[in-house]
Formats: sequence, structure tokens, C-alpha cells
Amino acid sequence: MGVEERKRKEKLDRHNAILMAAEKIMQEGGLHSLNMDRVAQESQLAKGTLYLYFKSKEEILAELSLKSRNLLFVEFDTAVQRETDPIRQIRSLLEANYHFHKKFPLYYDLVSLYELNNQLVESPELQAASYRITELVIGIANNAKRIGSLKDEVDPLLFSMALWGMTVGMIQFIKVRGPIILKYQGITERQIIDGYLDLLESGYKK
Amino acid sequence: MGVEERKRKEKLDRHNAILMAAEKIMQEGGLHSLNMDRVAQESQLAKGTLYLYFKSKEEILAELSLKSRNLLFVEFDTAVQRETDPIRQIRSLLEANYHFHKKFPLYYDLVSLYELNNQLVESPELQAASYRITELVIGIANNAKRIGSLKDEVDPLLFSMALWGMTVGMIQFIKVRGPIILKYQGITERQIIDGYLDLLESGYKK
Amino acid sequence: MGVEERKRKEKLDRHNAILMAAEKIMQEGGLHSLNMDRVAQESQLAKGTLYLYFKSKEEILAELSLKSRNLLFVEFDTAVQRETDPIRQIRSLLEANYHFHKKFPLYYDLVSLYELNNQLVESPELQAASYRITELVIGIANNAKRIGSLKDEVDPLLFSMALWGMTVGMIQFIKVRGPIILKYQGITERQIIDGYLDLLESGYKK
Amino acid sequence: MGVEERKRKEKLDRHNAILMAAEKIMQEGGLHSLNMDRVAQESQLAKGTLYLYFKSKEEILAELSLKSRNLLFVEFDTAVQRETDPIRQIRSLLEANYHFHKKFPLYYDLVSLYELNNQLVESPELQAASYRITELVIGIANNAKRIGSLKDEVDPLLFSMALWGMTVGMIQFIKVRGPIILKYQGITERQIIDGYLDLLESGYKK
DNA sequence: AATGAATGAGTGTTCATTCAT
DNA sequence: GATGAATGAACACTCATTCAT
Repeated sequence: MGVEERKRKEKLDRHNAILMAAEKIMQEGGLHSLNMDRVAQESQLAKGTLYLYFKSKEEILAELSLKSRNLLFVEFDTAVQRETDPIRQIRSLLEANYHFHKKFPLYYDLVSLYELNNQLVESPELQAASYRITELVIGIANNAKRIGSLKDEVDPLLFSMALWGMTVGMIQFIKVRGPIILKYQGITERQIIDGYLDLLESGYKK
Repeated sequence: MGVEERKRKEKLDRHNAILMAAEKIMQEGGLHSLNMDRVAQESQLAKGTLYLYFKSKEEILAELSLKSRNLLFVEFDTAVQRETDPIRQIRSLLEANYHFHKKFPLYYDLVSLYELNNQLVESPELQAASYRITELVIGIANNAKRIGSLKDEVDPLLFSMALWGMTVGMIQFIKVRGPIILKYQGITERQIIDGYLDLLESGYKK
Repeated sequence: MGVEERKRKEKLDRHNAILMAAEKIMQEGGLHSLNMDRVAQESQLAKGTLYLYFKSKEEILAELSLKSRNLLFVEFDTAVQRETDPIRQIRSLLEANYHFHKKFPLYYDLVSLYELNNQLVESPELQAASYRITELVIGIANNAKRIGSLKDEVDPLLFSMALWGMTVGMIQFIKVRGPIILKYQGITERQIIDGYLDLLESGYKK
Repeated sequence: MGVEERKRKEKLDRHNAILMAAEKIMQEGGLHSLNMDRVAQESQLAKGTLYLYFKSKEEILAELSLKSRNLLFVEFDTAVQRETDPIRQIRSLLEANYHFHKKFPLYYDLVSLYELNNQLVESPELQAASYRITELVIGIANNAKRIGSLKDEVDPLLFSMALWGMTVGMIQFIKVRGPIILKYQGITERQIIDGYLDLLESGYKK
């Protein structure tokens, strides 16, 4: 009872301690700076102990990616619920994506990790998280179609794919090019994003 | 003169030998398989010699990325010249991007490398190559605008940025998700790309 | 009594469960695959519990080796009892050794383990099991000598030692070289063994 | 010329330094104590440097095994040439084996390593060294047969195999059991070996 | 007695870069 | 300029054993 529960809790605590240590390390040095020695050091655990909770380094990354995807989903879901009109929902969702990347750069990187790397293999959980996001978008697109605010020629499924691919690309573009564009051309991230969103919207909005 | 010229030529030869070796290695095993030992072996040069021509491994990658960007530019330019109508030019350019990625996967990876990785710092040459592409697109956008086939609210500069960001994202999406989407949903790359291009076009075409 | 007896029985049960788990693991993956994690898992006991019944991993191996030696002894004894003539008994015993290795490769490996590794230290029990086998052979040799079918110059004790050393060597030879000899020279294990047994027999049989 | 030759020599020196370091380590702690850290330390080289000369730890072992086999062959060859009568040559060769193991226990262990372990894969060189030894024995057996001093029923090929298997087994037996037999039964290694050799000889000698 | 979480030393291998010749 | 030998930090993962509860 009490004992067992405490044990379960402690186990969860360690699990989280490891994840938090990994997060902290990557906050400081980027995804690439993660290594098991530092995780052990940061989490105050022996190296071997890490492997009691995660069977590989990649599993730590996978779990953090999953967490990130789920956070992103929540962000999306919240953004969608703020609106009723499907067209505005889409816009809201895309805005949320941008804000998520600004607010939680590490989490966004962890989401991108699997989007940008075709070596990595996604676990069923990760796929499921991906699927929930896709479904959310498809749902909105279908609604938009039903009420006639989505262009007739737009296929909801292909639309949701394009939306995701394009948006990941745009955020990456901003991350990589944003600062230099601002410096040399005086164009802000915000302007780039707005340009993108406007262009896109006039592509699907009837 | 003759001597000096020969020397310069030899220097260039070595330089190219190194680049070709690096390319060959990556053709066979992907970007990740590049290492200086193999470059030395393949180029028939000593490992130390490599560092007389390139100050780091990254510089080799940078130069091959530059080459790739220039090739892509040529591809774009050719595609543009096949058409006269700016709207069709844009479509042709985006198609060319897709075909480039299919025809020269390594070169496309080298282009993406800097697009997707914000750790890397671009040299002025790389920036210039990037700029030429941007200019090309801006030029077309301006033409389109002049003849009134681009929507009024589209800003040529922001438009060209969005085009690039979105397209890089879509190609990456296809690379990472394409096979699994085909397998589980029966949707081909071509369909995804067409969906994307149509959506986009109805976004900018008046 | 009842309670104490049950306790003793339970203790024995755990002990055996551990041994059986270890056996199963090695049946599947060879001597080398044994590790305490898997033993715990397979025996449904906690890892710490294993150390209540065996003070080290090596002790588990030692006990299984002992069991194997005893099994081998039984095999030998049975083989010997099938014959009455001492010379035939020896042959029968050597044949039994070969068959034992074919039928119970793991048990044979466990017997060999201590024969081939001079780092390991044998417990008194292991030595005793070894001694019983030696005695069996010496007994036969003495019988053979008494009825005059063993060469006069053969000393029973030295004979039994040589028999054991040679035979272990031959089985190992077959295990290591057998497949390659069969492949490249077309000679079967059976032929090798027969050659060995014939050679040996003409060495001791008067 | 001078330079190149010196370089080649230095390269060979390092190669040997590594082998000698490995030998020294194993002299002190047995085959099992070999590890790359200690080799680096002992040879005064960086760990990475070891891999310029040997592509793996196993290759170091393989080369030392090869050296050992070749030494053993020389020992055998010398022993054989000391005699003219084939029967005495065989005896001499078997004696040489025993002496080799006493004089160079490490080298003998290195020979045994591949004889006793069916996981390891022999390189062509190792196989060749093995083959030379086998051929030597077969040659003697054939000679013995020709002059009629080998029993008619003995097949030279099977004979040479049995000789090798038995002898490896006997030496191992002595290594493992020798000390304890001496202690408890007062029988010396020498007696065991003589018993074995006599028994064997009366098996093949006509 | 039983548990199982925690330990941490140990290990083989890679590779970009340097530098004496 | 050219060489290529040397470096050594980095790295993920294993596993027998211990010990607090």
C-alpha cells in the first residue's frame, strides 16, 4: 500500500529526474550535446542506473520527443478551441506552432528531430502522437469543407500533410535564416510568418 | 609565369580531387559516412595534405554545399527559362526542385544540410548562392506582379522566402514520411507534391 | 517439524529453480550467455535472492558442473555395465563420452569448463565427482589387468588419467575442427572418433 | 632510401612494441587480462595508435597466436630432425610439445586459444600454420608406414588428427590437474606424460 | 528471508586534427 | 608543400555484486 505506492512514486521520480537532466543538458548545449555521462552526472545517478530506466540513450530522446509532441498537440488543441470558424482555427493552429517554437525551442527541436531525420525509427507511441495531430487538422479541414469555406479542389488529407510539411519547413527557415534576414534586410520573423500565413490562407480559403 | 601557372593549376587539381573524393564517399554511404581518413584514401593524398586545402572537414562540406546550391540555381534557371508566363515559371521552378532532389539526392542533402541545421555557419559564398536563388524568385514574382497575375497582397520578397522554406519542408516531409504514407495510406509522393503545388498556386495566382 | 521441513523444502525449491533457470538460459545461448539478470528473471526471483542461495555466479556454474559430472558418471557406469569384458567396457565408456557430448552439449560444456580452464578452482564436491569417474576407470583397468587383457606395461592409474585427458582433447578437437575437416577433407566426426578409439585400443589391449 | 628504410623499421618497431606489450600483460595476468588500455599504457602509445597497427584487439591475439604456432612448428621441426627413425620422430615431436608448454606457457596458451574455442575464426595465415604442422606429422606417419614401423591399420591422416587432439587434451589436463595430482597422489607431470606417450606409442608402433 | 534499485568500473573502437620530418 | 604517424578525448553500454528496506 503505502510502501508500494511510495516505491512507484520514487521510481517515477527517478525516471523524471533523468528526463529533466537530459532536458537541462540539451537546453544548455543543444540536442547534440546529450550524452549518458552528463546525464548521469546531472541526475546524480550512476551511469548503470540510467539503463534501469531507459534501455538506450535514444529511448530518452524518444520519450522527450513524445512529450514534446504531446505538448504541441495540447497547444494546437487549445488554439483550435479558441475559435469556432474552421478557417480561423487553421490560422490559430499555425500561429500556435510558431509560438510553441518560440516558447519551447528545445521541445520544438525534439519534435523536429524525427521530422527531419529519416534514419530514426518512430515508436508506436510517437506515431500515435503524430497521428492525433494529423487527425486534428483533418477534422478541421473537413469542417471547413462542409460549411463551404475551404476551396473545393482542396483534399483534406493532402491539405493536412502539406500544412505540416510546409510549417515545419517555415519554422526551420526562420530558425536558420531569421537572424540574418533581420540583420541584413530588416525583415522580422513576424513578417515572414505573416507573409507565409497569408499566402497559405489565400490558397485554401474560398 | 608558366611555373606559377602550373602550380596554381596543380593546387586546383588537388582541391578538386579532395572534393570529388568526398562526393564519392557520400554518394556511397550518405552525408554521415564522410570522414577524413576515407577522403585521404580516396583522393590519394595524405591526411595532413587535406588540411592544406581545407581547414576543416566542415569546410569540405561547405564547399560541396556551395556547389550544390549553384547546381540547384542552374536547375532553377533552366526551368524558369522553359516558360514565359511568370506563374508557370514559378510552378516550373518548384517542380525542378522536386526533380533535383530525386535526381541528385546527395546534392539536395548538401543543400538541406545548411537549411536544416542552425549550428552551422554559412560562409559569404554560401550566402551569396542563397541570395542568387532568392533573387531569381523575387524577379519572377515581380514580373508576375507587373503583369497582374500575382495576387495584389503578395509581397515578392516575403513570397520568395516562404516559397523556399515551404518547399524545403515539403521535400523533407516526403523524404521522411513518404515511404510510410505510401505504405499505409496508398498516397504517392507525386500526389503529395501535386497537392502542395496546387494549394500553393491557388494562394498566389490571381 | 512440519514447518521446518516445509521451509527446508522451499529452500531446496528455490535452489533448484535457480539452477534450472541457469540451465535454460545456457541451453538457449551457450555458457557465455549466462548472467544474473536473466537468471533472476527466468527463476522469478529477485536478483538479491540469488545471492542467498549461491554466493556468486561462479557457484551456480560450479553446481551445474557437478551435476553434469555426475550425469556423465551415470552414463559411464551404465555403459560399463552393458559389457562384461573390461576391454569392451573401456571402449563402451569412451563411446558413451562421445554420445554424451552429442546428446547433452551443455552438460558436456559444463564438464569441460573446469577441464579446460585452469583459472577456476574446483570445490571438494567437484573433485569427488571427478574422482569417482577416475575410480571407475581404474577399476576396469585393474580388472583388465587381472584377466590379462591389458598390456603389462600399462599402469592403471596413469592409464585412466591419459584416457580422460586424451578424450577431452579429442571431443574438443571435434567440436572446433570437426565442421571444417568435414567440409574440406570430407572426413566425418565418426571417422575421427573411430580412428582415435582404434588407435587407443591397440595401445592398451594385449 | 635511408629515410624510407628507417620509417619502415620504425613502423615495424611499433608493431612489435605493441605485441611485446600485449605479451607482457598476458605473461603477468593470463590471456584474459589483455585489454587495450593496458596495451596502450605498457607500449607507451596512445590508444588510437594501437588501431593504426592492429584493426582490433582480436587481431593482436591472432598475430601472437600465429607467432606461437610458428614457434611451435619450429620446435616440432627441430625435434623431428634430431631423429631419423619415424617412430622416434613422433615421440620426439610429442616430447617437444610438452617442453614447449613448459618453456613458453603463454605461447602455448595462445596456440590452445584457437584449439579450444569454437567461437573464434581462424585467419588464412593461422590455418596455414596449422596446416604446416599437420603436414609435418602426416609426412612422418607416411614414412613410418613405408618402412613398416607403423601399424597397418593406422591411417596417417586420422592418426595425425588424433595425435593433435589427444596431445592438446593431455597438456591441458596437466595444466589443470597436474598440481593437484602431484599433491594428493604424488604423481608427477613427467610420469603422466610418459604414461601417455608409452600408451600411445604402443598404439601405433608395429 | 526476500527484494530490486543502485552501483561504477570496465571496454573496444572512432576520428578530426596536429606536427615533426 | 606534402606527408602520415600519433593523438586522446569521447562514447554507449554491461553486469556481478551490494545493501537499505
